[in-house]
Amino acid sequence: MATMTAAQRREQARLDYDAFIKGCPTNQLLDRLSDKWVSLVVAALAAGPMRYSDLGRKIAGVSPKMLTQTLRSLERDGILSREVTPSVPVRVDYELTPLGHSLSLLLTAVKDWAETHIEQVHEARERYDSVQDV
Amino acid sequence: MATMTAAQRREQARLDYDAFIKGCPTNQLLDRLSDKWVSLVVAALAAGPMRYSDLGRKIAGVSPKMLTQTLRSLERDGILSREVTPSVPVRVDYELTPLGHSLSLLLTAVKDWAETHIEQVHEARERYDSVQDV
DNA sequence: CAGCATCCCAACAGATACTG
DNA sequence: CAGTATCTGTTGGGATGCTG
Repeated sequence: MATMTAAQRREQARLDYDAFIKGCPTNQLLDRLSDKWVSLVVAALAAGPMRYSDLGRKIAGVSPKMLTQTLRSLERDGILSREVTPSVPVRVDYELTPLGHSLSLLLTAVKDWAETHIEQVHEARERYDSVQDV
Repeated sequence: MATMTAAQRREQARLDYDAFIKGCPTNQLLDRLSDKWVSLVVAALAAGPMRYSDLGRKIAGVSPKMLTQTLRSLERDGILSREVTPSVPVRVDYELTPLGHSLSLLLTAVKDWAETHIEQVHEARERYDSVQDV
């Protein structure tokens, strides 16, 4: 069928695109950074190793589920390492890998940009919002 | 009541934290970058101005709604400018502002990091997944 | 202490159809 | 052409209760 609806064309494009996205390193990384807790965990661990419950306390408001989930995915990606000490009670330490430290440098770059330009963004927003008028 | 459940304590912490997050430039920026379409729009416009429908075609798989939503929020943040030419039919051009170009530089940095390190991430994943055994 | 299994709900992406 | 309005499905985050 040579005739497709706009929706079908978009759908097809979406499929192609998803494949493209999946293979795109930049997008993979952005997906990772986009996670609310990831940057916080990395930032927390940048200062040094921490235990599970320490992280839970340092990163206020995180539920055990999300903390575990975040830590697992970061461990899988080789961003941090997980070390279990089979004492009673058990003790688990998390620590950034060299790759994780490298990532924290990138976060620093993002932070620098944010601090340098966020003011302009705020000004732009105020300008924009003040025209939402009448 | 001096006694709070763990959930209540977390809830309180979450409220405090949300306030903190709201004021944190880095997190604001990450929120922005985290948006799936934002980076694509910025990347598309980095090459030069584009019309609405051109963007819709270039960024495959995006629905009109998401495209508009993304463009509006980026306009509000001063990342891009929107210029309406009241012809018939109407014509709308989008273009990165200097701030937007500055942001695209940051995206380039992210891209560079991704391309340099994504391989390590993939290796880590394979290693991790191969231990998901027994 | 560290973490998993389960349920639940809100938020949001996307499809669709219509308008200036 | 460049959107807007509305509806719906999916996802993801959180609460809760239990285990090694």
